[in-house]
Amino acid sequence: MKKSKADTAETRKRIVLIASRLFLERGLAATGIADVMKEAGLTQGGFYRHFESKEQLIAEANEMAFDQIFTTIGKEVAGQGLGPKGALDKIVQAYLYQHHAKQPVYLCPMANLGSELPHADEQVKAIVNVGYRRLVGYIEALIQQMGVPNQAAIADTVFSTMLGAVTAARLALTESSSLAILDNARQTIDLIVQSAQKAQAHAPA
Amino acid sequence: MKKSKADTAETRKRIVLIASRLFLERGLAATGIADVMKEAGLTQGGFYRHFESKEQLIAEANEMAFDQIFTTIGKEVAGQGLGPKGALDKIVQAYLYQHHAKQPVYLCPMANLGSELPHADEQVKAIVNVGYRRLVGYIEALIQQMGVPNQAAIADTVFSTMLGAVTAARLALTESSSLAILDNARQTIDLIVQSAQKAQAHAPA
DNA sequence: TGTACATCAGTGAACGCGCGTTCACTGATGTAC
DNA sequence: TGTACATCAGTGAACGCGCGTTCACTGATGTAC
Repeated sequence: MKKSKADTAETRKRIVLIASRLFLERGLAATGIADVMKEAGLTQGGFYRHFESKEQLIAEANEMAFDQIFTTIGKEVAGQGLGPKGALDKIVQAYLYQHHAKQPVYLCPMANLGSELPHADEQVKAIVNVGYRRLVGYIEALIQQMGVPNQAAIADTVFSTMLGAVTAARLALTESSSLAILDNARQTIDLIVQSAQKAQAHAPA
Repeated sequence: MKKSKADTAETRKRIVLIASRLFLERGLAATGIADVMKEAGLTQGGFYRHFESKEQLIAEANEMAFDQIFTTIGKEVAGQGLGPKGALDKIVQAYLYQHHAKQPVYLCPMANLGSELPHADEQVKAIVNVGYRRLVGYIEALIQQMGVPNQAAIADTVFSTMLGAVTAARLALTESSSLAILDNARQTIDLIVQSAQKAQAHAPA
């Protein structure tokens, strides 16, 4: 059953993609190698032709999850003539409603695996950290373009608010209370950015 | 080895207390019955004289974790002549720095088990939801006393911001980046409340 | 171009370990007389 | 008050199951001649 290099690479990528989705939906501990391989149409024995361990799969799955976030953001924001404010709005909305989008777009590892990641491999934590910094950096750049001072601090908190809101919304017992939490977060993020902008306008040059 | 009712109740409570700490520190899946019983100075077989299942222990441990939060808040805020603003500051600070306090005070289930709880028992989720509502309600009451409009929405977001900041800070690779996230959250929560207050002052009566 | 061999992705069973749970047993203490 | 029995918290071993990992084997395809 030898496959061409292209076939092998494709299979490997498919496994990571499926793993990424299952980990984000069900959690790291609750998702088994057999679950992933079964969805890929393979048996669990074949897993170790592609990966050294489950931890390695977790690392690569999280890397892919972050890639998907940035790909999506790129598509949504690129070449539509949106100003920085419009782009930020899009990003905030996509993030907050990641569990409520019509077609699934992406799920963020920090929001969906937040409390499992501290117990994961160093390698996994490093990958998540890179993703975190990149995401906050992206937000920071937009806020800076809007002429808001203290971009780094504001960007950090905008992300914290989104992260917390998605986490809390996922625990809410009803869809409506879930949406209320997310809507409130969206409004307040607007408020944060606007207030910082005003503070800048009133400050001495 | 029959024990008096008081002894039995005390042992049971000790098990829940230890379980609460271990679950919050290590996660639900990673903490075994044997771990808990060992720290209580007992063998795992004895566990089932007190509880029906691990899920029941998880439920009671989370209940106790929330109790501890409210007990701590009560102590910190009560009878010190703090205004609502001072009380809110104390609560925000205690929550944000829950992993950085000199002596451990409390750990919040939502911040420390956020991504494991969605997969837990309905009973567990219900308990967490009660705790969430109570905590947000507490914050809401203080914000209302400060004369800020939209208390419910603001309280919701203040909590989301704290929750997200603690979650993100726990994933940071260095103590200083961890503290930066928490400090930024604190400042921005101040900003949120102040801005809402100003908006109120400028609004028509 | 055709042939023989080497490669290696994939199979399916088995291994080993940990964990939640069960169970027969113990023995100190509460309780009934 | 003293005695005999019942209770039940706690013990420690065992059970059963799931999961990560290993392994001997297969057979289609790449490669060397």
